[in-house]
Amino acid sequence: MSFNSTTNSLLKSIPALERKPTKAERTRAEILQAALDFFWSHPFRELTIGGLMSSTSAGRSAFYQYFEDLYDLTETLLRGLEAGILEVATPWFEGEGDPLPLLKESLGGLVRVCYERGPILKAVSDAAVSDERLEKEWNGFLARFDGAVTARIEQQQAVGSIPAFEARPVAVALNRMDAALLIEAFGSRPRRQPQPVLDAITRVWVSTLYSQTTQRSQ
Amino acid sequence: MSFNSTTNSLLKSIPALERKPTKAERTRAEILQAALDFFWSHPFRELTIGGLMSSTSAGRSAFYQYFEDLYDLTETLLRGLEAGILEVATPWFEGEGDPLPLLKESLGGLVRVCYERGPILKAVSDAAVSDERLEKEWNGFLARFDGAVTARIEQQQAVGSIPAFEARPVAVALNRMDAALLIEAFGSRPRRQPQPVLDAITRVWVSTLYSQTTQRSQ
DNA sequence: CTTGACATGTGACACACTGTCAGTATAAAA
DNA sequence: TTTTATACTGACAGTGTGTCACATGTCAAG
Repeated sequence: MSFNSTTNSLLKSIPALERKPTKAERTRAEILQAALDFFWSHPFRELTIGGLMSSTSAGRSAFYQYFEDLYDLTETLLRGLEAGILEVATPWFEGEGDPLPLLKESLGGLVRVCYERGPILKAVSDAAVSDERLEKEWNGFLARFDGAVTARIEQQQAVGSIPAFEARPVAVALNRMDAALLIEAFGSRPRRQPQPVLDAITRVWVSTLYSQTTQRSQ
Repeated sequence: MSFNSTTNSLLKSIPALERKPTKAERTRAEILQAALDFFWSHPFRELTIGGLMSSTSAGRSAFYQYFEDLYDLTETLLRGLEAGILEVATPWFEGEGDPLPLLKESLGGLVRVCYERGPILKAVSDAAVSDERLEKEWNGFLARFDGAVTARIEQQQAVGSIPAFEARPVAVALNRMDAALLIEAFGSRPRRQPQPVLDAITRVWVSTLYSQTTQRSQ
C-alpha cells in the first residue's frame, strides 16, 4: 500500500532539463535517503558506513564512490538545510516596512522549517564536533547568519528602530539560542510542540531588539 | 623556573582529613590532570586513551583501572564544573531584595567561571554527543539549571517583578544561549574578551525578564 | 628485614570500524 | 553486439578499543 515516496526528493533537478537519472545519481540519492531515514530515529553516533550501506542495494565500499566519509555526506545535508532556512528568513533580513511583523514572520518560518527537518539539524551539529572539516562548515553556516543578523540590527539602529548596543555579540547570542533550542526541541522524536518554542524565541528576540528597555546601568 | 603548580588541584580533599594520597589516588589525579592539560590545546575528538596515557607515567591499560572510557573521565570533569557554576549562580537563584543586581552578579560569576574553565565546558559538550550516558548527564546538568531558572522566574512573576509568560521555554532558551555562547567564546584558545560576552548575555537576560515590554500581539 | 596478601600495572589478544586497491561486473555508447 | 567507461566488490592493512591472565609493586604483620 505504501511505497517510498521521497526517494528522488533529493535530486531537485530543474524540471525543464529532466532526463533519466544515471545509475550513479540514483545510488547517490539512495544513500542520502537512507541516511535521512536513519537520522529520524537514531543519533549520528550510531551511524556506520557498513550499517548505512546495508540498508541500500549497494555494498559498503560503494559508499566511497560518492562521499569521502560520513561527515562529507552530512555536509551535503547541511547545504540543503541552509538553503531552506535562508529562504524563510528573507522577510526580516531584506523586507521593508515595519520590522516587527517581518521578524515574527521570519522566526515563524524558521521554526516551521526546523520542525520539518530537525533531525538533519541535529545530525549536522552532532557530527560537527567530531570532524574538523565539517566543524568549519557548521561554524561558517552559523557565522553567515551572525553576519546577516548583525547587519540588520546595525541598519535598524541607524534609523532608530533598535536601541544602540554592540550588535554582533547580541546577534551571536540570539542565533546560538535559536540553534540550541531548535535542535533540542525538534532534533529527535518525540518532537516538542512548535508553538511554545516559537513563543519563547519570539519573546526573547522581540524584547531584546524592539522593546524600549529601561536598563539601569551597573 | 616554572613547575606544574596545579597537579593536585583535582583532589580537593577536606583539609582537616588530609593524609598522604595513596598510589591509586595519585595515578588517577595524574590522568585527570593530563586530560585537563590536553583540553586546553586540543578538541575532545583528538583525545585517545593511548595518547592520554603516554603523557602519564602509566601504560595504556592502567587507564581502565580508573575510568570506564574517555566519557566517564569527562563526566568527572563535568561534576567539578557544575559545582563551580552552582556556587556563583546562587545570588540570583536564592538571594533576596532587588533581583536585577542579583541577576547581574550571577551572570558575571557565570562568565568568570566559564572563562577560567571554558575548555572543560567545551570538552564535555563535545563528548556528550558521542556517548549516550554522558549525553544524559549533560542534559541533566542543563535541565537542573532550566528548573532553577524556571522556578525563579515563576516566583518573581508571582510578585510582579517579571511579566507573565510561560516560564520554562524562556528559561530553556536563555540557558541554551548561555551555554552555546560561553562554549563558543571560551571553549578553546584564543578565548574571546569576557566583557562583550557578558554585556550581550546580560542585555538579553535583562531585556527579556526585567524590561517593561510593549510587545504588540501577533 | 622477610614474607605474604592485596593493590596496581602490563602485554597480548579479539573486536569493530575505517579507507584503499586491484580486479570484476554492469551500464551506456557506438 | 561489441566496446568502453562507469560502477561496484572482496580482501586487506591500519587504528583505536576493551579485556584478560599474569607480572610487578606496596605495605603491614610477623
